[in-house]
Amino acid sequence: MTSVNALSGHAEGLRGLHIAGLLGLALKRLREEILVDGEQQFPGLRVSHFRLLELIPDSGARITDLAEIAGMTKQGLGQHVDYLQERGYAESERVAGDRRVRLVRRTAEGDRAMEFSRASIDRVEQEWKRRLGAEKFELLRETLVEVCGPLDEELEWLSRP
Amino acid sequence: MTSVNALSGHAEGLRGLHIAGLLGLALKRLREEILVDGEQQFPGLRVSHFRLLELIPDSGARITDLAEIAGMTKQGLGQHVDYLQERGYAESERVAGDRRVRLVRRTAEGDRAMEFSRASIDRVEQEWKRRLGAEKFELLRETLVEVCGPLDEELEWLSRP
DNA sequence: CCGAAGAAGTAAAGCAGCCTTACTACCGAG
DNA sequence: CTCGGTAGTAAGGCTGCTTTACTTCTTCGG
Repeated sequence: MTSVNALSGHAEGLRGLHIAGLLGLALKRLREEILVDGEQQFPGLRVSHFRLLELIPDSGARITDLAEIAGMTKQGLGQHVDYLQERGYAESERVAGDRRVRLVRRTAEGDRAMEFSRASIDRVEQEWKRRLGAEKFELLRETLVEVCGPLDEELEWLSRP
Repeated sequence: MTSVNALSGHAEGLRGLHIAGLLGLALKRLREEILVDGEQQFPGLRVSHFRLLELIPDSGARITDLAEIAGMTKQGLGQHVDYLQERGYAESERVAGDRRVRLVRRTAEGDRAMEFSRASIDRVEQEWKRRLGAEKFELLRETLVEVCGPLDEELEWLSRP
């Protein structure tokens, strides 16, 4: 009922989509808007890398911790870290006292990229706020929080923004 | 400002996330909720396959048309069709009069899967509506439409619900 | 102090869901 | 009948992950 076959929906446009479709589309739009220029200014960096850079605290972090925060495996995260390191956006060093641990930090260029990423997201948020009006925008955010809410328990945090 | 480092955000939970994070998380939650049981009841079917099944009109469609509707390449879509066909959820036949064309249809099992998928999405929509209240839910939908809106032009429709 | 348990990280492979490039087979217009 | 365009296919690549199977190092119990 709520969902309409896409072919028939073609006539009524977006309104024919169910929530799943709308959320997906909104996210896609947002990502497109966020990464205009980003990939030019920071060669090699893709969305997932900007995301990872934002997760690294200024004081650095262990791969294991980053993996937990990002909700993925250590190996997966390790690959991203290697990628960033090869391109000079991150660095890591073995920790004195526990030589298993690699402490990962952003480089200066990594800082720049992270700031760019945040600024981009802010820019798009402002744009959306302008388009929707502050009131609607806040309601959107709150509603999303409410929808996501009941599962803060498991810290499988931050899916794939 | 709007975005907060994830580690510090940990304390304040979801509210520390920017819109991108919230949208991603909401979508993830929704998909998880939708596909409870789905993969048991219809072995081999993943989210993308349910989505494709919904795109096939009852009268069948050509791969090229499905690809356009789904916003992906013919090859990509062709792979999905093959996958569905191997598992008995779809069938296809060359069309008399134009032997290049493969007309793709759902099988009876494919119909069942599609109905299941729609029912699941409806169920989750109802659940969300209950949780949010009808008013907020409608506002969410409308706001999402508004946000996605300005680009109905390009028919890159239906990202990846 | 030793040895076992377990944590940090790595290596290799695989998979989902796509895309690009490069075709073949076929149709329809002139 | 040829020429241009369309339907579909084949092969390979890429991203962003996962699983399984390690190695290396630390720590804790005895």
